[in-house]
Amino acid sequence: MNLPKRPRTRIQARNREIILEAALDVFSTQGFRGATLDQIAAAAGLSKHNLLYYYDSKETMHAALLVRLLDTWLAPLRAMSPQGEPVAEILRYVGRKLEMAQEFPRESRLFANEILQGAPRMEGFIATELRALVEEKAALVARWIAEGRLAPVDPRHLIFSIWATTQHYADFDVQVRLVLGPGEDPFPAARRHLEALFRAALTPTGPTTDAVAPLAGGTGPG
Amino acid sequence: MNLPKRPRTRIQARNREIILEAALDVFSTQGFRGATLDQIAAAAGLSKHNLLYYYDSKETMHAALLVRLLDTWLAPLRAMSPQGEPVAEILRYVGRKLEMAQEFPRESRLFANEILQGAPRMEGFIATELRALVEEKAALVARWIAEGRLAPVDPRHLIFSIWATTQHYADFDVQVRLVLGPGEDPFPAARRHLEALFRAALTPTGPTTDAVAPLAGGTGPG
DNA sequence: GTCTATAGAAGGATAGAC
DNA sequence: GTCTATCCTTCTATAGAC
Repeated sequence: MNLPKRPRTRIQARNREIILEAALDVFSTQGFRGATLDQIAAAAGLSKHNLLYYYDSKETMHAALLVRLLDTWLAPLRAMSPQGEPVAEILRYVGRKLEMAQEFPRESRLFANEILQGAPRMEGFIATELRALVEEKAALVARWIAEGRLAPVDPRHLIFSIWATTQHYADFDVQVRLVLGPGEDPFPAARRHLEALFRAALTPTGPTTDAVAPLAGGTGPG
Repeated sequence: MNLPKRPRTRIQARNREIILEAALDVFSTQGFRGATLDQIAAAAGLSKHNLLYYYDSKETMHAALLVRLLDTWLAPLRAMSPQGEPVAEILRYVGRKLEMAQEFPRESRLFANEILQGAPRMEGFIATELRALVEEKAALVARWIAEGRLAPVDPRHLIFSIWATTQHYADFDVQVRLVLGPGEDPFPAARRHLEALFRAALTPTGPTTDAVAPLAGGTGPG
């Protein structure tokens, strides 16, 4: 039994690449159900039949995109380190997320489409891997707060707000640009704005270390 | 020529209501292309043919939902008033938006789906009405900043951040709940968190009225 | 590995009886 | 106003020649 699905030749690897690239274009704007193989074939410059030679089905194609997405999607949050200075560490995370929104808007929209549709293909991932990662980093933030190195914020909702504000520039890109007007690049101002927003919320106000009430049971990494 | 599309009897008005309700369910999670008349008919408890008796087409149904949505969607921003105390006025806006995310999550997702798909049916609205409203309120915020009653923030990106953080609890509801864990209502903590976040970013630090650099050309409501 | 052809199902919309 | 039946298009996926 030969397995034509593993790239064996250069042309195969290249075609699989081209197909995924085209599929990302279409799935990210149309959603899974809204996308058609015809659209993807046209975008890839291949015949519809050829698509199905490389990927068994529409579902397979979509799954391949999601796997590749999740590989890199969480890197910025994973990189948040206990070693750094708390405010700077979180602001660096905000900056990286905004960069990802700028450089990989289609990946962000692919993800957003999935969640909007009830996350049918990602529930498992979110409830296990993503949740564990959030718990770990929320505990780190809670520790920083307890140490008085960060203003008291709800760690998990802080993470939600970072996701929401940064991904907004990818997922709602059309709206942002229409509201700002033509010819204005949203990202430089967005970067300055988000840095100021989160810096203001995170910077401890003064030596009130003991007066700060911990918002979550942060006794260590979960 | 009789116009059966205008509700003349109680039963017609009621059926049109039932259909829109079902259509909102389906369109908001599947997007326009992903939704099918069969799904909507099943959700409404009517036959597919009956749907098409009340609405000419799938497109008509969707348009009716969008019109109704836009009617109420902008009310909270419109309500932001020059009369109130600036920080309180903006925090009230945040609170109202979060309430809308909680009470009308399907409407929020319907909107998000449209934008994600490139806003093909709303470009006009966004580029004219929404843009004008944002300009007007951004000018108000800029004036408040110039008067030293608000910390210096980018007015338009502030509005984007409010949209992003509040709508996140509707559009990404599935993810939020999976990450928080079962049985935890996200909204009370979200309310406290967002109020603290924006209060910290908006509260002027001290009597630095003249040192504050205006971020946008805010010489009056545009 | 690529192409034409087509099966088989699903989807949007219409016809016409009652 | 509602129902059954149906048309036509689109869509996924497969068959089989080359």
